[in-house]
Amino acid sequence: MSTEHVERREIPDATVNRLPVYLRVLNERAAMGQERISSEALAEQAGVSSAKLRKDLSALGSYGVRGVGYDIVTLADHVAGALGLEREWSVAIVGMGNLGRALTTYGGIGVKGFDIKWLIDDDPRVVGTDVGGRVIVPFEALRPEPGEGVIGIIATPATAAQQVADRLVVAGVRSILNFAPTVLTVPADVQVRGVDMAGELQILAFREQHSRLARSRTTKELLA
Amino acid sequence: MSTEHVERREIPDATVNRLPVYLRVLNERAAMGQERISSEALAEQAGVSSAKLRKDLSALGSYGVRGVGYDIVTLADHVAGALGLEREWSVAIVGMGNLGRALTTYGGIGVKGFDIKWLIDDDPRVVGTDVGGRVIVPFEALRPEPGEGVIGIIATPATAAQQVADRLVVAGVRSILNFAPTVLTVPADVQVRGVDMAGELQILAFREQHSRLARSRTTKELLA
DNA sequence: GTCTGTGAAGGTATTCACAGCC
DNA sequence: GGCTGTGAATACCTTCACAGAC
Repeated sequence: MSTEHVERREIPDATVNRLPVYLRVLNERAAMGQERISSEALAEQAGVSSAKLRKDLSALGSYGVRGVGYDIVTLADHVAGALGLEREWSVAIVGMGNLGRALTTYGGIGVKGFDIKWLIDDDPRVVGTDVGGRVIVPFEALRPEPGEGVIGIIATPATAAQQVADRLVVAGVRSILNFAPTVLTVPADVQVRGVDMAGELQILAFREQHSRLARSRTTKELLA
Repeated sequence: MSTEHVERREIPDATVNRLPVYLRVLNERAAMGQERISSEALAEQAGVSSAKLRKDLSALGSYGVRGVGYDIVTLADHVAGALGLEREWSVAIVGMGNLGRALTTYGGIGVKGFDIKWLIDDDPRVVGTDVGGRVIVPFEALRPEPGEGVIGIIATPATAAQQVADRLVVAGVRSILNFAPTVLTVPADVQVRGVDMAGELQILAFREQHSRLARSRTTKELLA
């Protein structure tokens, strides 16, 4: 914590997209009790080249020690700080079907920095029931406090997605993660990221087809 | 169908990543009975610039008509063909918890070109039970035929993911979509794409924090 | 006149390779 | 000696602007 530095470099988009992977690896290693890691080892784990990793990290500042490597906890703090995880973000999941339930109980979201604050569904049969120890509320209950950072997750069928997006925007949400297979139209000051599962399959199919599997030596996961 | 052309241009990675979005919009419009569309309108719907869209499409070949636009059905066929969706791909979903069930019943995957052929779980309590009209089988049942293209989806907890990946590789799967929040290690001829929900939230948090919301005029969804 | 297809220009990201510091 | 941080070189992607086809 306490990144009271100047923090004045523009972090490139491509770098931002990779920071979560680095953070995950760092947290895993920290949990294992490891204290230091080299750019080579961290890059290997994250599935990128070590040069790319060092370039990425140097955009946040100079937190490594030459000849030694990076202190895992320190680096994890700085990466988390750069991502804006010092403040707490509230998450509203809209659509409490299988997918919404899965996202709620799934370990990936209730992670440091994010608080699943609202589970929303308008079906009166599920409102009031429990999912993972949280109560499902109707849309009207989504009333962020002034200044509260809210991320809305759309887990409804495609047919309802645009309408949900509109209501999220009206409620003041400026960041949306869309799991429905539709393109959303929102005002320019609202950002949308879409997770398109069919698209992911199609991209895999393309690559296997063209056996464009020329990849890093021992291939690791890659994002985007 | 019948893309017996030469089809000899290298399609850039960035383009491949966008083709699924175009295909989705084209299919939506085709379902609405629309016959033609301009690069401007298609780009608007897909959330990209029209120049980018035309460059992307021209990498597949020259399927538009100057002064007129694109024939929606023809173009959709060619995009699908480029993505390798002429042949049928088999999908195996491993892990039949909430997430696996959601992915199975979710409309996004049982789409043209993909056949959810195996629902896999090793918990004897769920093996034999039904999800969306399909029976859950144990891992041993995953026996692809020679030449069959299989995509494995990992929907297990993070702790089991690497082990599942290993077993998929042994079974001959060369394309994996990983929903577990872990980095997987696989041989170089196996490709992995990871859907990292925590990562998506973190990227949204970063962008809202830095209000890097300078975007296209009427912003649409953007992938990656 | 309209709208696609595409060279050329401009911008971003990645890789290389080594200087700088422990 | 070892490993980070970074300019320089390269590769890739996007935007511009217009020639070419209808």
